[in-house]
Parts: sequence; C-alpha cells; structure tokens
Amino acid sequence: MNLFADLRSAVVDALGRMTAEGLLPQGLDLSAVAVEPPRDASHGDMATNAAMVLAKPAGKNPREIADALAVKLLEDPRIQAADVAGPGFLNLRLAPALWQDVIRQVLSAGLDYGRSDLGQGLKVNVEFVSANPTGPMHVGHVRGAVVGDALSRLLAFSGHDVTREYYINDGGAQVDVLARSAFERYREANGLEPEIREGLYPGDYLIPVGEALKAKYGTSLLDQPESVWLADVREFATAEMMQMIREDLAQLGVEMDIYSSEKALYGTGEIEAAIEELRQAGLIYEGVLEPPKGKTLEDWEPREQMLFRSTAHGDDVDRPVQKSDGSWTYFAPDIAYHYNKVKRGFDQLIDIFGADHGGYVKRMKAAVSALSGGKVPLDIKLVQLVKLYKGGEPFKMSKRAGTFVTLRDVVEQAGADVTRFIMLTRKNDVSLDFDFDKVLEQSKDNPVFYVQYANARINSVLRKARDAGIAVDQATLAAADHGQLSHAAELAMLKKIAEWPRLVEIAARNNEPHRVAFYLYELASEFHGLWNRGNDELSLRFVQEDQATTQAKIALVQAVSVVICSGLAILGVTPVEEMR
RNA sequence: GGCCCCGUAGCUCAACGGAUAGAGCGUCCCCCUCCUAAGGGGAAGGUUGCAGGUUCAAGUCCUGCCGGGGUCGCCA
Repeated sequence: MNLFADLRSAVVDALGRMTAEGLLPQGLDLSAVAVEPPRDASHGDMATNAAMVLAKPAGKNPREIADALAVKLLEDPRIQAADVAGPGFLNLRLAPALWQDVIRQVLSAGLDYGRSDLGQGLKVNVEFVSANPTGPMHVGHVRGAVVGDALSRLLAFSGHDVTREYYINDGGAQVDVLARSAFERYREANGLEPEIREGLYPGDYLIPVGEALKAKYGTSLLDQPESVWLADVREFATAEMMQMIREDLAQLGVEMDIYSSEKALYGTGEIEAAIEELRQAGLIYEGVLEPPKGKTLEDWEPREQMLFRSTAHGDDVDRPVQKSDGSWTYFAPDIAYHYNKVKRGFDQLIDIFGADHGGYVKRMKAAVSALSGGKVPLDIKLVQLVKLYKGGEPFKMSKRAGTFVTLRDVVEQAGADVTRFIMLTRKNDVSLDFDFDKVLEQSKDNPVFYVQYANARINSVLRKARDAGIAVDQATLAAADHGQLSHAAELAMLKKIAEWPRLVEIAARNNEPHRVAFYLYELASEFHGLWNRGNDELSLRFVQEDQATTQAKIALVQAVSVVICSGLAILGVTPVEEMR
C-alpha cells in the first residue's frame, strides 16, 4: 500500500542479486538506502541514494554501482526508466499504471489508507495536559492537549497500542490553596463576606463550588477550624475541578484513557518502593548540593537532603527527592508515577510538557532510564508558548478567570476544529502565534480554510456529477478506467496522494503530528491547482460529457477527499463538505 | 554562569543527512461565457546568525562564538 516502501524493497532485492553475482561484497549495511520522491519533479518519480551510500563500503565508484543497479531494476516491469544523475542518484520513472492504481487502493481502503503496522503493536503511553486541578484549563494547556491528542491518533494509526494518560497533580500544596479558596466561596454562599487573601485563587469559577459545598454541608463547616474541613473540602474541590477539566477537554475533542492521581501514590508505599529501587542501584544518597553558579540566591544555605544520582544517567547535577524537612519533593512522586508506567508494561513513554518544564527533562529521563534498566525510552516533547492576538494586536481577555484566557474562551471564539488545526501548524518546539481574526478568515492565508475548501470543492463536484445522473458510488469509482488519467497534472495529483502513507510513517517515527497539517496544505494546493487548470483546459475538468471519463476523474478527486479526511481525522478535525 | 529551545526571503514559517533551500503574506503582472475566483498562474526577493569540523553530500550532525526566549535546592 506504500508505493515508496514497495520500490525500496525492489531496490534492496536488486542489490541482493548484485551481491549474489559478485558485483557487490557480502554483508553490506543497507539501512541507509532510501527511496524518496525527488525534490524536483523533472528528476523523475523516485530517487534512490543506494549507489552513494554503498560506494565507500563496497570500495567502488558510485556511478559504477548505479549503472549496474539500473540494469537490474529495469528488469522490473514497474520501472520504465532508471537514470544516473548528479553525484550518483538513481532516478526512477515508474509506469503510469502504478500511479493510477493508487486510486483503487485509496478508494478500497477508505479512511484506512495510510494506516500501517509500523508500531507493531508496541505499547506506548502518551502523558499530556496534566494541568493542575486548581482551575479551568487556559490557553497554555490547549496546545499541549492538541499535540498530545494528535500524536496519539497518529501513533494509533501507525500500529501502536496507545494509552492517553493525564497525571493529576493533586498531591501538593496547590490543592490546599484550592481548598482554602473554595472554602471562602463556601462562606460566601452562606451569606458571609469571602476573604480572598493574597495567594488564594480569586477566579469566580469557584463560586459554584462554594454553592455545591453549601448544598452538601449546609452551615456545618462554617465555625470549624481548617484542620477539620481541609481534607474534605480539598477532595471535593479537586473533584469539581477535574470535572471541569474533563468538560474543557471534551470541548476540544480530547478524551483520555486514564486519569492517574499523584495523591493516590502517597501512603501506598509506591513512592518509597521506587526510591528504594533507585537506592538498590546505588543512585540514592544523602548529600549537599552546590549552589548554582553565576546565579545569586540570597537565601542559599547548604542543606543535606536525599538526592538522586541522576548524573549517572546523563543529568548535569544530582536532584533532590526529599525536602530538608523530610517530605518528598514533587520529583519523588513523579519518579514513582513513571516507575508505575514502566511496571504496567509500556514499551515506550512519551510526555508532553510545557516549555517551562524544560529543566525537568534530563532528570525525568534519568529516572526512567534507571528504573527500566535503560529498556523503556522516554521521549519528552516540550511545547512552546502560544501567543494570542486579535487583529494583529496582542490579546488579553478573561471572561471567567480574571487574569488568563481560558480554553473555553478560545474554543468558543475559534471553534475546536480551527483551534486544533492551527495548533498543529508549527512543530512543538517553536512558539506559535494564534490570531483570533486570522484563524477564522476564509482565504488561503488560513490553512484550515484552505484544506476544508478543497474538500468542499470535491464534494461540490460529486453533487454535480450525481445531479447529472452519473454513478459515483465507491465501487463504481474504484473500478473506473483510471488509465485515462495520464495528463501530467493528474499524475502529479496522484503522486501527492501516493505520498500519504510515507508521510504518516515519517511523522509517526519522529513523533511529529504537525507534518500531517503541512502535508494536507500541500495536498490541497495541488488540488486547487488542478481545479483551476480546468479553466483553461476543458479536458482537465472533472465533469465531462462522457460518463466513463467523468467517473475516472471523479475517482481521482474522491481519492483526494479520502486522504484529506484521513489526515483530518489524525488531527482530530471534522471535514466540511460545503462552505457557507 | 550551567542546561534546554529557537535563529532560513521584507514578515510568518516548511524542508526523514540528499540534487538548483520551498510555501503563504506583502510588492508587481496575468486568469472567471466554463465543476465554488473563498481559487489559480507568473515575476521579484537567500552567503540558511558567525567561524571551524565530520560526510560522497550539511539549513539539518559535532565544537566554539553571537543574538532572542525559557529554566536553575525546601513551587508543582
């Protein structure tokens, strides 16, 4: 189903025959041999670097290898031409039938076109969002949520067994602050004046929580000391916040498989067990950290604490797991949590963090490396800042929370589909500008619109053909005479479609869902170009007098639509069939 | 100061180690008797921050600088 993979096999086979005939030495490493689309279409359909890669290990001139390889490859009826070019590229031209057959493949596979078993069922855990349960999700969380979700969909599409997981930070001091803030709203619900002291959360999203507390406890907590109510209110408020966060995520179209609680790790011995595991490995010791050089901390004083020898696994300094009062730092339960993931049998872990957690990457990788015996790779994607604009001006607004723009603000204004697509038009480690006006603009300046418009045009053509009484059902289109599609513009369209499985593979291998968004833009561009050529060359229009010709052409654009829908599904974006 | 990310056309950004570094915006020219012009075609625009190195091949990998951002033990 992946033409590029098929051709690479053909190249590898040919090299094998050359080896058998003594033209190449035994035991060559072929892993660097690639078959890829040439940047310049005039170079042919596909190019392989085999001769250049193998020249040195084989002790031969690259052109010599390329010439011999060309002879072998030309025995394959699929390959019409094989020309040596440049420093030793072998440019291949394929029989048009190979490209035309892509339509049949796409139409019979439907939305599964491009799906692969690349991951071979590997169990992958993707942890993302993991926002503190102390308030509604804000813009900063949106990008992480979208990237994590799209990456999960991409990996699942590529044959991985994906688990999406949210780690609830409900074990630290911040949830006590939440409880105190909610308690003030509880007092307010009972007619008292709330005292939102400095350091408490002022957002009015806690007002309903206060009312819910009143409904549950009446006035019974009002005169009680904090020691009496703190734990209960904390639990209650945290649950309310998590409910709100789930709703926020649902608005974005994000669904988690598992919510894991930090607090649940305390008192179970899991943290102690994880630390003990590290201690057994000689990676835990009592020590005093050096103050950071070049940065002056006024209140620095040497302090003995329990440290993790993360430097043994690639970190720059060892990291504290216990505070000086003996309680755990945030890092300790996080170690236990990642240990827990390892023990659950995941083959690979992926964390999506905000860029402000950059300093956390090395120690987390060190911990996972130590606790999995180096067997479970942890990839941490840092998602950079989103800057909001409206009409080119920096945008600051808060309907609900006072000081920040919430996820709901964004989704309500821009819509989930637009938000998701735009958030994926940058790779994760570059900051992103999000302009509320721009993302809703209906022009080619806006990639979401541009891609959706292509799909809408295709559906318009389908309607047109149907109205003309032409059968355009899937089976008919798949069986149409695709051999008619021999115009260079049509073949170019086909080649773009044929790239999709390969693109998915590259994106999945690199954990880079943004590649899908860029590909869809290119695909749409190719389509709009083809559409417009119909203005000048009537033979390139999709709806023709002749029914069989029309069906072949409709089959082509239907295949484009399928790939657009397939790609949008990975991004979690709903395709539109009509612009209004 | 240490660590991490970024630096590509006037602007915003692409480019699995591959050939003559590509799109959009902006500027200039052109295309609707005709499937959605909400679109398309063309022109102009580049020493990929700087200097070395590895490689048949470097925007991409390595080292050192320069510039911007983030982060750095009792926050999570």
